Amino acid sequence: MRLSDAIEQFIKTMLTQTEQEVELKRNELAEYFNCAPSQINYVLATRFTPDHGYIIESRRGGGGYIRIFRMEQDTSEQLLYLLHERVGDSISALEASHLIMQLHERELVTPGEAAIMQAAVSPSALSLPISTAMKDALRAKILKSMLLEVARKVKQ
Amino acid sequence: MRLSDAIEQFIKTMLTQTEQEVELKRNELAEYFNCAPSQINYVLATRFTPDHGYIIESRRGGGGYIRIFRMEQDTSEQLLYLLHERVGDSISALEASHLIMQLHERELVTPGEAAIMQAAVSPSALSLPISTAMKDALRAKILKSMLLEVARKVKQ
DNA sequence: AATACAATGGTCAAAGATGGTCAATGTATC
DNA sequence: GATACATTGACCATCTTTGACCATTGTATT
Repeated sequence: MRLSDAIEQFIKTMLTQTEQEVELKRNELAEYFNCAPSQINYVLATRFTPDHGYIIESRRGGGGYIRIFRMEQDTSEQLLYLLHERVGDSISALEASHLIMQLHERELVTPGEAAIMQAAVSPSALSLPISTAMKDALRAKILKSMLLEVARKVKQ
Repeated sequence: MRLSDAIEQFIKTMLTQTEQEVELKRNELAEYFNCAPSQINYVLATRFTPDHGYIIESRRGGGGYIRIFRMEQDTSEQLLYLLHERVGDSISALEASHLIMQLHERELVTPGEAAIMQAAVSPSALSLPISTAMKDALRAKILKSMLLEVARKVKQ
């Protein structure tokens, strides 16, 4: 069996029905599997992305860690759809606004959160001397970043 | 748990709703935690700055001390200050992050709202091929836009 | 008063402890 | 053999902890 598959299984075993979050130390895990620490990053990058329904959070330095959160299935599907099909690499102000309204309607965010999201991607927030295309690309990045955060909260 | 986190918690426990000020002896605290005295300075410098909403006052020599005050400002005053003095036309990622944390600590925003705000101004959300100065300016716009939304809600 | 000494706290650079990135290389699959 | 996937290692970034040396203030001695 491939090393990467073994590491993937190991992590997924820790993420059970009840445990939707796991914290690990990169170096410890690497030592346990007797591989390069960067191998852990490879596994995370190829099997624990938002696309797969996971959110990663980490911290360097003494007492550093890597935390993996598993998104709820229906939530993750909804958000992945939003992330890929509707946001993509570029999104207009109007489309973004509609999308945020729908998040609210589906109760994935509170009214207050929706209002803040609207404010963050509003035309006035992004009034810069750049092309509309650049703005749409920027808006997509900001929106996706916020959506990932929403996803992280929903599972908790 | 990290030493620095433990010391941070220790101090924050002393700063309760009623106790907005605490006085401590650097050497005593260091001995209590069995660490280098300068570790106390590190904690203060990274977790009790004005950005975090604290003011430090200290005195050397015999009977020396370190006093920590938690800033207390009324809501509208606070938001105007944040909007104009602290954000301005440009703000770094770190400063923005501290500001949002403070909003959360003062309960002007919910944890979910704070997380979304953090996501909106995070380095990854603004990873564009533009200069740092441009990013800081953009971040300021986005943050101010969101703060206006928060202020609108608080007033109601 | 002036001086010495003790008692504090402050600074800063180095070392330690983690995790991240990326390009080179190896391996399996078509 | 070409292509995609896996593995490694060198180098980088960030956060924490410590220690040597410095600055300030209070107190005891002259």
